[in-house]
Amino acid sequence: MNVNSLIEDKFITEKPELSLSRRERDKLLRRADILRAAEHVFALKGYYEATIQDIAREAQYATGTVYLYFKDKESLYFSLVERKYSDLLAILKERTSVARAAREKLEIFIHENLGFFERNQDFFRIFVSEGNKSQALKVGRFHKLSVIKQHREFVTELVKLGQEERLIRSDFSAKQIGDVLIPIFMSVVFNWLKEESKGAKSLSRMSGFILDMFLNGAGKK
Amino acid sequence: MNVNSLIEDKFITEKPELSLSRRERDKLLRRADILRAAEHVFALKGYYEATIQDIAREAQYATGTVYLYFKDKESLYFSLVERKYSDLLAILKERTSVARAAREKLEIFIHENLGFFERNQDFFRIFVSEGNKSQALKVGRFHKLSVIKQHREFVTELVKLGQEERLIRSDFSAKQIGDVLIPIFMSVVFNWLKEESKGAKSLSRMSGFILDMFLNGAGKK
DNA sequence: TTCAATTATGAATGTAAATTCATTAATTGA
DNA sequence: TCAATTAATGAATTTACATTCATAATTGAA
Repeated sequence: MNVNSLIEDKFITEKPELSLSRRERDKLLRRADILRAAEHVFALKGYYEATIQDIAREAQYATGTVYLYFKDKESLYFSLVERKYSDLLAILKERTSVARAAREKLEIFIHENLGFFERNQDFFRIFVSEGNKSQALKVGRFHKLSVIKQHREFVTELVKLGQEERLIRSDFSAKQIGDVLIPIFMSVVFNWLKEESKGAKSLSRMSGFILDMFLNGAGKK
Repeated sequence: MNVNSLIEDKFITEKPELSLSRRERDKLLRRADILRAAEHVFALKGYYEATIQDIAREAQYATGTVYLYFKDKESLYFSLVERKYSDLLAILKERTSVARAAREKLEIFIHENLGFFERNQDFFRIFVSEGNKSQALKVGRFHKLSVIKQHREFVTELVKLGQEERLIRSDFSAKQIGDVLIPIFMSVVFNWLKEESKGAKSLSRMSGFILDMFLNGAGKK
């Protein structure tokens, strides 16, 4: 996606001045290799049916090597989720910041978010098609992931702004309303992912539908 | 829930005149015992972490006994899903049929659906919180389950009726619009399931919010 | 009461992966 | 060039269940 995806964010972005030793850098690159492979395999098989061997093979490493870079399967998976969402958040923050009005911010938000899903459809297929769920899955922990909370909060803030500008009704809380936008959004993505006809229509074309539905509802005017 | 939940639907409802031998009836009751236990355990642990032993223990049977009544873990799980949804569908069909106008049908639909979720929250927690998903999970097959298709179709029909009555806009297809109602709905359920504060507010109180949001959207009038 | 048929039991079996670790290879700096 | 350090390997170990099955208990018809 972007450079931050290739190399561990925190190192690159937090301390860009301290350039790492080649060794360290190589290590991060190898880690990134494995993450890349994991992304692919998880997307293909889902969390439970993806095996560490699959991932290792895909990354052209031996099984054990994966454990040199990640504590276990679960933390490998979560590293992935965190990275994806933090990329997404970064994009959303950057792009929406160019707009002033809430309506425009919303448009950009929806559009960029869809675009990101479209570009990362393999990855999000796991989410949408398997698991933003489970408890067992540990995925209950999903919702506790700070990046995911942040995404939700971001939406809440947008709605709040919309309320201040009297674009959005205020008889319900921003959080409550935001929690309606996200699933409308997700359902469109979800249905899009299911369709074979994907080649034809682009996901980001659906922006208008989502915003319209969100703001105006299904009722006839 | 209802009697049909206790004893296998098809036997009871399809041939009520042929009363089964006690043996047969007992068998169905034992099967139902296991289903009941499975429902509880799956709800608690999710599909993957629920073990057959857990279920057997809960039902006060030995492990192997479960296999006398169900082919394997997966089919046990699907039996559950099918039964729940067919109960739900039956209720929805019956209750909405008393109304004539689309708007009223919609109200009833939402209200009854929420009520059902509320009464069956343990079960739906799996769905909502883990998995109407996965590929691996076989749960990809979820969406192919006839009961789930039927539920979706039911919503589409309601929307279609609404369009005919000019309650609902017609610039998008009934299916597309129906696919927005369901997730709005699910998100409310989902958020409700997460809250600790559940004791206080009843889920079915949320009916108004859902219908309002669905028909009027979040935009200020 | 008896015995065949039906059910239930839970230990044993099989399988599939996750994880570990002794061994080998590669890299580094002197 | 040569230890010494670091990394990679993949076979062996462990774990965790699902599923089976020989055995025991229960049932009911005669």
